Amino acid sequence: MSEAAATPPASLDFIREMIAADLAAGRNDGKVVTRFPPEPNGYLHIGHAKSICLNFGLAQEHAPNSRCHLRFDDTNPTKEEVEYVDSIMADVKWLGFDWGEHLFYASDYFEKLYSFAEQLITKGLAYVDDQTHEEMRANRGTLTSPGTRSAGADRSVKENLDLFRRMRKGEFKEGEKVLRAKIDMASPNMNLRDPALYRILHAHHHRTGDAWCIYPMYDYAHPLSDALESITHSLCTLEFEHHRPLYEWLISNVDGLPGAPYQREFARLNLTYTVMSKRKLLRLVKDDLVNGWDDPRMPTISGMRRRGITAASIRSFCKTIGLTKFNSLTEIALLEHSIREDLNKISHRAYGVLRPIKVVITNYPEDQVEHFEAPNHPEDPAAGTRQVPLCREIYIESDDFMEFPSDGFHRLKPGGEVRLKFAFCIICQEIIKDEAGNIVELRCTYDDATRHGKKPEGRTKPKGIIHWVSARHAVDAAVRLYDRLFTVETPDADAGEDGDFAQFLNPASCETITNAKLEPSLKEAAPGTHWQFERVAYFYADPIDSKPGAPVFNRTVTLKDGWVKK
RNA sequence: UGCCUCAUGGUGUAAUGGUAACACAGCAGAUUCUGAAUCUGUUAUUCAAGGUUCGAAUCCUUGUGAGGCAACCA
Repeated sequence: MSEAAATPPASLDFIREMIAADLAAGRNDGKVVTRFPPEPNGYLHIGHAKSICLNFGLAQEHAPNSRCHLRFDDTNPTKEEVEYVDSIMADVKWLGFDWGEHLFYASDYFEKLYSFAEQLITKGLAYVDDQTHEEMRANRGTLTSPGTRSAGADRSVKENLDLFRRMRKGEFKEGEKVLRAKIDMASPNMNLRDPALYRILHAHHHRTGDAWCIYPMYDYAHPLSDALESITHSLCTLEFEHHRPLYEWLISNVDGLPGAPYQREFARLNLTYTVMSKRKLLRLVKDDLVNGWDDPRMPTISGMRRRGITAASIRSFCKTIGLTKFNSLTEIALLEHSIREDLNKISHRAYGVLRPIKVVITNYPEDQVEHFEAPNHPEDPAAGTRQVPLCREIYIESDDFMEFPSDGFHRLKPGGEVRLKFAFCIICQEIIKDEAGNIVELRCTYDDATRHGKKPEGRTKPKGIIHWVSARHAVDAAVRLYDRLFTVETPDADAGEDGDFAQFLNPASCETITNAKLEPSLKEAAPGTHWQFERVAYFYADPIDSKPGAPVFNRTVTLKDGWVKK
């Protein structure tokens, strides 16, 4: 864990201020106990990372008296799978956080939660309702008119208890009965209009198997699970704001709870050119619009990891975006900045030509090979150097040559001179084209006096410095160029209520280049390593598709391009 | 035609009644064997109208705009 991640931001956000006030007032024995409570019904995404960094970050900031629990909110067996449990744990760990002993499942509390429900029934605060789903909805009222209480609400405690026990025994079909809290059918907050606490689900649960056929609702299970774990601060996103009174109702009406947590809400992350809801991400996966949850174009943690984005840059991004109640839309550029900042520090440099044109250095001896020493990192001598071979024929990037150069273009052009980085300067003498008029080869001459950055007296230094790969030594490799998944900033909003966000999928979001020419040292690039192909982009040796001696590279993010074509 | 929450440059945030600041993006320059990085400079901000106050981004009122709420989802 980096030190940076454990350091709170310079100025406190509203959550940290509240916690500081609690600490100052001596509440909770000076402890901060948080939790990250995903439902295992999908893969974690960058939005979850915000919550993970907050909750685990808080525990780190208040170490050693504090902790953060990982709790699976597995109260709906129809949507949850073990695959998701496993991926969530892997992602949280990869992000650099550790729940230690504190791994929990809401399903571990089913028995306790059940007894709390009997307690509420006994107190006259909950009842079994046998209205149909439709009747319940109709009787709940609307946003502007109060609801009406079901006749069943007047049943005796004894009768309710009996019915609830029979629900548990499996005497009823799904939808036949539901346990409801008795609160206020006229509340302006719809969540308080006798919310459902338990429903019947004859479903197999990934952990409890067939032990239960009634399952607690989120609104019921969540506050009580928090309390059972002695959570002090239950932090969630804004859409749960109206659930807070219900959360508090449960905490204050259930006796025998070890803790008294409170809930606070913050704005979820929205990123341009991205969709974030699990439902939509699931759709992308199920409809094969992407290659699975870990497709490098996905905003999932696993997708970002596979793209080559580091955990450190995700953490640093989460720090930059801050924490407020404002419903913001963060530019993807902010994320890219965090990624480049980290990758610039850790990536070794190498030469890779994505779209090659052949250059023949006509005055270079046919059978000669020489090696040039190149530093692996321009700002870190400790990274060492490597030898890059060169011979008479090389490849350069086709973008680095313009037959009819635009203003300000200072790479290779007819009659013009550029430096081959770390080698020498060449001058373009001739363009060879095929019958269709496509440029197939460039004939250049080199100047021996310009080796190793030298500039002969009286000569102007060429502004252009380009990368190159020796043709005889080049390694052919597959390189995937990833771009944003969507063509519009807000695919959700642009699609509207009935529209389909998938219409905005970027058809060019993944381009695979099979014949990129790489310098030979890249042949042995270990899967899972980060590289900067100089002047091109940051790349990641794909940990799954790379084979020994045949790496496959994913473009993580391009380098900033300060040259605006005139 | 309800209730709740929110509103600071293009974007994200800070300023907690006392000089509106930081980062990203943009632009300009320096530097550079990466048109990168680095460094310097720079453009641009308090939703509106009233009120309280010596003084308001901050407190109050009203308005406007945005988001959320009527699963036996979480």
